[in-house]
Amino acid sequence: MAGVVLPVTKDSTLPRKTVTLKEVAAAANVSRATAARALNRYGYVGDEAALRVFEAADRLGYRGNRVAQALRRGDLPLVGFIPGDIQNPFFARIAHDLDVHLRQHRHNLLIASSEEDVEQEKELLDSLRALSVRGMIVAPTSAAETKHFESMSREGTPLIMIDRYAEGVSCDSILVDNEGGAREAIDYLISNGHRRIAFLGDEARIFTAQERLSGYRQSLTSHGMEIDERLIAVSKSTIKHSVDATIRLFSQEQKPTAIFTVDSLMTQGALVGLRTMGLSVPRDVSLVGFDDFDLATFIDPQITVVAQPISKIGPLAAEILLKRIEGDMSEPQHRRFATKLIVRGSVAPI
Amino acid sequence: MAGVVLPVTKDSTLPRKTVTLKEVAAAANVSRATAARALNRYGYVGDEAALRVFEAADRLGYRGNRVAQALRRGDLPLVGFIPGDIQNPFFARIAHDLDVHLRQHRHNLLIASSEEDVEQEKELLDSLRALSVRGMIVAPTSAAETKHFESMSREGTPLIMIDRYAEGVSCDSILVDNEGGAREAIDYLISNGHRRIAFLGDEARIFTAQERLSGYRQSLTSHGMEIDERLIAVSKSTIKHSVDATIRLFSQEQKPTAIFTVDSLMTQGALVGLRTMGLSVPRDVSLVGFDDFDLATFIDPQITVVAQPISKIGPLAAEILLKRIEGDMSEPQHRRFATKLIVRGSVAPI
DNA sequence: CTGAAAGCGCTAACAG
DNA sequence: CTGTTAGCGCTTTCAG
Repeated sequence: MAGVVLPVTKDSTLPRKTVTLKEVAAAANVSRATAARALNRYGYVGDEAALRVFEAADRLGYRGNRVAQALRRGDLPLVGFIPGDIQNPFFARIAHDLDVHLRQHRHNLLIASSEEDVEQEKELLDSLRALSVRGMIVAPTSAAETKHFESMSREGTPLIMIDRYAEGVSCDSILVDNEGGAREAIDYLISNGHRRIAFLGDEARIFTAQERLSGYRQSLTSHGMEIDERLIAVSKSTIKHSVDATIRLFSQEQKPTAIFTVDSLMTQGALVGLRTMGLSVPRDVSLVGFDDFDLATFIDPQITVVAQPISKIGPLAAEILLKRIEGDMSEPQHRRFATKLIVRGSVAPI
Repeated sequence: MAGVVLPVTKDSTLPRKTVTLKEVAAAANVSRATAARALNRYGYVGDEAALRVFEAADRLGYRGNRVAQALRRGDLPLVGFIPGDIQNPFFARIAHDLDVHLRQHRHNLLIASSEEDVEQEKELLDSLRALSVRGMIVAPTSAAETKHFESMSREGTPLIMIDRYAEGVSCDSILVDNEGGAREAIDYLISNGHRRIAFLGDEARIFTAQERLSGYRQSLTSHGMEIDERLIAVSKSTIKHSVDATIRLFSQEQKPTAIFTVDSLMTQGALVGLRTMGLSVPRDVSLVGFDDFDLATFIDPQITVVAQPISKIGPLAAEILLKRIEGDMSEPQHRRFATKLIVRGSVAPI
């Protein structure tokens, strides 16, 4: 083995194929098995042999073929993330956090938005499964249609639900106290003398919408107030749609004196809608939004919101998922984070 | 073949392993080759045999193993996307558009943000390559460090750069007319009588920052004005950092009368900074931002911006990439979209 | 400590 | 029209 002349690294100016383990093994004068053992640090490998392998791998620029490894192991170092809408800052933030944490553990994130469409969600789930992802983090778009999740978790792919929960699926979940947060918001509005409080939320199919609406009802009821269905508006969660819904809400005979919105996009939409109608916040209408957002403190007036501990959700989800991937079979965890009412300037006493 | 009784779909209540081609073939009483031919629609397959295969695949819930297919073909139906920051609405929007278009062609999107860090960008590139992605869409974080891209495109993985371009790499690019857009903005400010115009941009390493700054200089110079380096501020592209930079800019002896910001996050940061200092837009300070954003029309005053045709970038990138993946070897395309100055209310004559 | 060999699931020549 | 066969690149028994 003496006298192995190290070839000068080939001037890589031509399309060089990717380097395989076989080539590394050959260059190091060992078998593929030994090379693999050295590279993956398991089993017994002689010091010298190992050294030669490392040197060769390094010199050749060996990178390892994840696909081949995956075929053997059964899965790819991938995690799927299916948010409702990647353009919603809430999900964008979580995607970012997931990405950072997973990358630290050598996993890549496959992001595909369901666009709040159950059929698309199913297809996405299938296509990610076909890719042999190790696990999945999902914000299910429907609280009711859950078959696709059940079959997945039954086949053993770890699944964790964030922000929303789909009834009956046995998996971890990370949620916030939607009812409590909404209740607190409405309580606050009521304590400021408001009686006609509008609710602007997305479709009832969506878990968070349900819970936040339920908190709204609870608060009203517990104050002995009637629920007026005309004050409850449903719209898609985009600024545009919420503007329209807001305008409809405030075009009624008996105008609300306050409005509670269910997420930051809708809060912004309500703001635009209100201003379009010449209604000033908080002089004419008071507003509380669920979910804090960058601009909330910048707009005039600053917006009072129910804040979620958003920075905790992604990291926790990643952590739990990684444990599951490593084989943790303990009972599903269900976490609920508390929310916090942040009083700023968008509510005035009536 | 008459009388094939369709067994009732098995009650899938137990952890069933994923179905392989072999099982389908067995169930259909053909060889794996025939089953594959039927399922993938190539070569000759008898009608009857094909039917049996389809039926079996369907019944068993065959999904095909992308990983195994990939090992054979050499790549996975994946495309990597490396934006500078997925939380920037500009990139989030593009990610969304890419996702939609790629999905139509049965490709999945792997998103990993470089966080404007060259080292991280390199690692990301490596890890995506190891995953055998078919192609990559990148907003390179540095206009100068390009080795990693060169070696990649040399090895034949299609690469397309969006928003930014890294000198010397032979690949397609989709950019906007940054210089022209910036020039138009500054021209407009000058035509409103402004002479002390501040520039708030991100690091010079970033391509768009360079070009937009260059447009700024050009405009000033072409109007015979001196360039005052104290009016040029650099900051990271987050609302927070831009607030600070703006405050610094306007804490100088000779305050600027106008400010031009390089992206929507910085525009929002500038707005916050200005208001923090008690400076009103446009009464005390005029403002033009590069990149339009949802809230621009909602804030009071509405913000004058240089808009980019953002909805075209993602789809075009996806389209070009897909062609490359299919083997298009024609000369690299370099597209530059025009920008458009949208005059709203954030600029006042001096 | 190391090598030979099997095989993950799939596709594509190549014979029949 | 269909089956046989040979790998893709890697890991992991199982013998040495």
